[in-house]
Amino acid sequence: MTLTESLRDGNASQRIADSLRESILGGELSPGDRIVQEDLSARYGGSRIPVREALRLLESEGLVRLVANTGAWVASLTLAECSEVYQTRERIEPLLLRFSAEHLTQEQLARLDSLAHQMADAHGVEEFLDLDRQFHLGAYENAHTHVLGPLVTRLWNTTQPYRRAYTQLVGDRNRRIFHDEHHMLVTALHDGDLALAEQILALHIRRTRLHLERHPELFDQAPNSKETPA
Amino acid sequence: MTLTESLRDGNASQRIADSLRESILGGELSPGDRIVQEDLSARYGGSRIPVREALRLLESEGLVRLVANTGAWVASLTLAECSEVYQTRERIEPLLLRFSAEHLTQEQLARLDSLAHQMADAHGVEEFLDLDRQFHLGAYENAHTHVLGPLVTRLWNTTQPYRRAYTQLVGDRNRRIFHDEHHMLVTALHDGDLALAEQILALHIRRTRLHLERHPELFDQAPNSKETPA
DNA sequence: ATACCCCAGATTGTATCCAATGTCACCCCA
DNA sequence: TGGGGTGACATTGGATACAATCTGGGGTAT
Repeated sequence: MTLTESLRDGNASQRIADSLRESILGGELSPGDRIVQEDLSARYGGSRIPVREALRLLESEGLVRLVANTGAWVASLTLAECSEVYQTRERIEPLLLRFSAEHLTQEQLARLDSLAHQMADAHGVEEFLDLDRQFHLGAYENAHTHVLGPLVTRLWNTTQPYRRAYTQLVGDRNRRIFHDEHHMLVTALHDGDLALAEQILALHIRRTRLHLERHPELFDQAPNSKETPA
Repeated sequence: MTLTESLRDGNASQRIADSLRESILGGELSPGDRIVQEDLSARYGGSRIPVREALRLLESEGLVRLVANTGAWVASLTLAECSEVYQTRERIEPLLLRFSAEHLTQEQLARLDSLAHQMADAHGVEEFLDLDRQFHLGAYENAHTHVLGPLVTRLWNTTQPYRRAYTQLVGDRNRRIFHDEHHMLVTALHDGDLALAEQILALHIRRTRLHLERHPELFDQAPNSKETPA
């Protein structure tokens, strides 16, 4: 079964989209970078058709910006937009946590605790970012949602480049409160105090947002033409 | 300028997606209906390429369900999924209202009030649904958001077929409380009492959800294979 | 009678080719 | 010397043709 994994779903566009998404989330591509269809089709050994569908998919996820007859770029966010995403997360991630918490096993709680500890010793920006993501999304693992879970993942993805830039900028400063909040969250979950866990999570996201907002220089300054259709 | 309107954005896929979206929201297509690429390409006089991109777009909006090498269907929701959407709305629409409220003009408030009144005399299901949608989305008109606004529109769209089915089912019953809540919201906005407005909106969405949940027969019963990637 | 298998038709996925559009550099002119 | 226009090039959008895959019905064996 592992042989067919390379062509999972049976379509190439999914594979290309997955690979491109990883490149963006991993920082190999940065906001504003131009994406040329033919480069991708050459890289993946196919035609431009699946590439185009992959780009459409990533655009709908907010990772790519398409302009008709012109081209594609890795999506960038203004500070206002990033703040918007964080305020949205502040409202919905506690709900997702609620869905998940009632099904979390002791093993999963132990893993969250382990991740929270590992982050204290994390060397380098990438390891820190990865552990943070694993911690939060891991807490939602048992939510079994079809809408909210993917939505939260999407919000994490679109802001990932800016979390990276921020983490690189501030280094180890302010990291203590970050760890403390994670441990408080684990404790609240362990105690079964869901109301407290929700509050801690909301405050954690809120504080992170306020810290991000202190560094407007990290963000896109001039939003060219980003209409909101609705 | 109106001549070029038919090919707006310069790409056909957008036009096809818009048309198909209208068909789904308008009830011409129902959840579970099969969508065949060639039918659409014949209907719009093009090839299947833009049709495929349109279907991908609508899939990402949650209006269409694609299965590789098999086909496309108008998306359906289980009761649990619909409930999830409403609980999400309950958390984020008050936030969107907050963004919008600070910029709402007197004219816009008057229009909301007018819409709330018109709904009392609405004849037929379609007019009622349309006015309700105009009322709520109209309240968010001045939010000037790039993430939250489109997200809320998307959540409205995916649940539209079930609002229609519910409205057809219950007729005029329970409609009084509906109107009362709308008028209370307008009053709170008029008074500048944003905290109250947010609460009324959340309770309005919550009560609607609870009413919907009384009719599980309206929803998809057996969710075939809807994996949540994250 | 029923369960399974297999093949034909229908439908989707992809490649290649051509058209349409935007970009950019160069040139002309004031 | 600077600004505007124009043309060639690069890139994207779309159509046609072909390959791959799934579905469903009919036949066969148990």
